[in-house]
Amino acid sequence: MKKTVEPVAERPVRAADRIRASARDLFYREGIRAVGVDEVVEQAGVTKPSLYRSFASKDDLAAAYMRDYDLAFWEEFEKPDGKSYSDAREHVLAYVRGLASRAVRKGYRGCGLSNATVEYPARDNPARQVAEAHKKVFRKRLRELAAGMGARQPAVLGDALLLLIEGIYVTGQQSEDGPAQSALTAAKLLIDASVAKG
Amino acid sequence: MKKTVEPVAERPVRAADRIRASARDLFYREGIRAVGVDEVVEQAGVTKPSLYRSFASKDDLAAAYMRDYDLAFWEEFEKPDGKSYSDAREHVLAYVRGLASRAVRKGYRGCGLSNATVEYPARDNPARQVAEAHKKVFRKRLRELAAGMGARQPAVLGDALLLLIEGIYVTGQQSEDGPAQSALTAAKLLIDASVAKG
DNA sequence: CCATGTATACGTACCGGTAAGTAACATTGT
DNA sequence: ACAATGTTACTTACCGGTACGTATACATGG
Repeated sequence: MKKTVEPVAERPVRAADRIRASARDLFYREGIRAVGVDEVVEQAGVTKPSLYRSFASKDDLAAAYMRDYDLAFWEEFEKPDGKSYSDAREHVLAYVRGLASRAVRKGYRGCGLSNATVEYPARDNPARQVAEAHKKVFRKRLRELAAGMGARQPAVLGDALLLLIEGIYVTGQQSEDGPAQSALTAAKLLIDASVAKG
Repeated sequence: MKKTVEPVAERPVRAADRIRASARDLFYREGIRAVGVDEVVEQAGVTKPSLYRSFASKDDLAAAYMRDYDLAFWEEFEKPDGKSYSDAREHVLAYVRGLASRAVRKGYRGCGLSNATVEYPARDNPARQVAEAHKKVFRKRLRELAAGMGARQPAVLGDALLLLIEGIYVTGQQSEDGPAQSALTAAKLLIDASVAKG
């Protein structure tokens, strides 16, 4: 006899997905090197072989974590506050505003991608490679937005904003009362000083 | 019978010092977590018991590394290019100029103290505590210099410069051709926009 | 309609390596 | 003699990774 109702909710919820979710959580909060695969599978409620069926190695899982992070990043970056912006200046400022407010909250851990490049200085590390590629794209995107603001030197303003943002990422995890507080003002200063006015 | 000449060169070179030097090298270049104590003692040319006679644990050695780094940092920061500056603006710009040029060289690894806070998110970690304390002082010093520049809001300019500098540290290790190139221009922009002009 | 094969997804139990840290004793220089 | 260091060998713990057995679903064929 079949169960009477049994709605659509018959999802297996693949072990690989549970592992990705748990990896993202743990790797982000504690760092990749600090977390063992045992901890990952335990929190995922699965077992180690399941991990190694979907991922060739811990490094490979870390790279997958980077790709997931990259995806989530762009969702957040392109729609700060959940909405799209047509004005480049407002777009960037909205992102910085949101980021700065998160960065002063306790337990903030910065950018998972930037953190990974600190954890893995070796260029050939799979996770690092994903992170490096991401940063390259991010830099390009910021230059694009800087151009959209009418900056005299879009490359310089884009870079300046990138430096500022990366500064928020890293200082945000150093203390709960850090310089991120001033980030929005700094961004405005930088932008206004970079767009032609004479 | 005493050796006849034996100039001043009679250095014992304490094992602890050799260990500190080797730790500083390895921890900085590869990260603290990535380096085992065996590697440290091997490069120092000493043995493991010697390490544990001078340091209670690897964490303790890492904290010593942080203190050494802090010391070296201030020597560099207070005398960029080896000379003192009386003008606050010139002082900061000289530091940023030197830093930016280092940050685009391959193999650059950023700030050892910032990196440590990424490697060790737990507040009670001994190395992290040294790093956190350092960053607090550094922030204060930058505000001081910002005030010396005549900034309308010294706290904001100081923070903005800190964000920029930390941005250089971290992006400098992400690629050899990063945004640090624009850091000096950005710093000038930021400073000039922050000092009263009307 | 049942038996058997096969693919999938998972768990149990374990291995080999390496890491931090220590104990006991020998050696060396002053 | 006495400090500081080296030598050797060990413990304990963990970590990445794997060999192997198991349950379920679905297909195929007699």
